[in-house]
Amino acid sequence: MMMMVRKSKGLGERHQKILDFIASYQREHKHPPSIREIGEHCDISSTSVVNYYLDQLEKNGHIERDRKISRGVRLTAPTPLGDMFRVPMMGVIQAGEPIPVPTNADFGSFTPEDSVEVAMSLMPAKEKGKELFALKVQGESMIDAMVNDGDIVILKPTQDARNGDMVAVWLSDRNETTLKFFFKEKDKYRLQPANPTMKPIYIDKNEALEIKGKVVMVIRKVERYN
Amino acid sequence: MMMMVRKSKGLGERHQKILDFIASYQREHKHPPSIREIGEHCDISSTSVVNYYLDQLEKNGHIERDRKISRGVRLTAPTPLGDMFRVPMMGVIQAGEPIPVPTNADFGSFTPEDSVEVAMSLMPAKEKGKELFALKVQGESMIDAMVNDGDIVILKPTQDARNGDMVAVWLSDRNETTLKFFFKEKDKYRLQPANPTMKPIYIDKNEALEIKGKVVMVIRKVERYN
DNA sequence: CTTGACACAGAACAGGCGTTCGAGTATTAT
DNA sequence: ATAATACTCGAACGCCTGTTCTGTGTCAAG
Repeated sequence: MMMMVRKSKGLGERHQKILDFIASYQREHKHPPSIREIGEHCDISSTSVVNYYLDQLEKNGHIERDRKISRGVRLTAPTPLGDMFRVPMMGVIQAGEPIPVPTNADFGSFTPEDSVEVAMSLMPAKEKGKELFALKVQGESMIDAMVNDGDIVILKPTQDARNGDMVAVWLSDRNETTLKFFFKEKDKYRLQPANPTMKPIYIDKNEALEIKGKVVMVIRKVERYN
Repeated sequence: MMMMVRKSKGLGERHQKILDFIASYQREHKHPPSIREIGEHCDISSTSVVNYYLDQLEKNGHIERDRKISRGVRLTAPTPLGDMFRVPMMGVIQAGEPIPVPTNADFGSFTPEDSVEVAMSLMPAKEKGKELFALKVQGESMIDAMVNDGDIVILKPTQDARNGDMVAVWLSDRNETTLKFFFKEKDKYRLQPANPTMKPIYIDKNEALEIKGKVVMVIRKVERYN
């Protein structure tokens, strides 16, 4: 009475191929493929065979089907994609320049080109729905914050920070922009680099220290190194 | 010679109604409506009239159409969110442990809980649609790659790297996992830290060096510092 | 009033598409 | 071997769907 194990218990190679194709087709065309299109791209010569596999995939819960209507297949698993968040890209942040912070008018009207999309599921819960903005790091002056040239930092505009917040500050006395962890001590501020091997810098309380925003996320797209 | 202003210059009421219907239909059915379905729900009795408005909406850039194929309408502007990408979270990467790489079976069947969503618009174009996986960085051993404890790195599995790629390698001789920029030189490999202030390490070509994957993105969620 | 652009309806056509049926082949259990 | 099951193919049927053509009524400019 042993079970047959011709194909691995789960999805066969062809099931997987069909699933992948539906996903990639949907991404590219914004609408599902037809049965014949699935067949062509998965080396299946008969529509009935595609239908045969689609039935199985539906039974296993991998897809849903609107029978009788064209292109009525949809993936079930990739549906639970969470919402996304669009934050305006305000410009660049670099050592010698002040930090560009958005005005209230900047929110609400910004082009998709000048913005960054972030998945909700990656957002710290507290920051959802807030007014965030993004800056592109220019130069290698933020390396003591584990941030490199070309990285994207996402900030929440704020003037005051709590101990432990990673903040973007403008030190007008030093004419310097920097990203650091913020700590308020007896009579001075301690700006702690994110890299534990580097030493903190101390700012006297009567020195000018403008907190421009709190960092909530850092994104680095690693491309070619040239 | 004044122009007629029968309808407000922009979208008429009917255009808007069609646009809204396409959006709601797409949300509910996960695929676009047919011309006749649009007609029914917008009180248009003729398919040609729907086609008439669709042509206008396309000319104005509000929708795109895949002519000749069923349900080939899609919204352009009202798609405020681009697509997202779901990559499986395979585990943690830390200095003393080998890098967990996924098998082919791991793709396709992973729960939403053990995965990371990334916006397509943040992906380097080359990597779209590829098999990517994510690892959570544990410990502070990757700081020479500008990666910190708790960061999420997204990798593309590969055995060979080109010069300049940022790779995850397992140095079995040193019993060490690390992230570095990869360069092949005359008789050795140069592993260059991302932080320009740090010096590269050199690996002789007969030493064991297993490239496990190429880093395509780093994500850091900055929460509280405690 | 005539003209013409515009909005709309209805019908017909051709191809797209899901479905079904009959038949054939391969693999496995008995 | 034999039967059962899994898998594949090709063709045909018929609805679905986008396209196109003809015709009608409205409204404003000339």
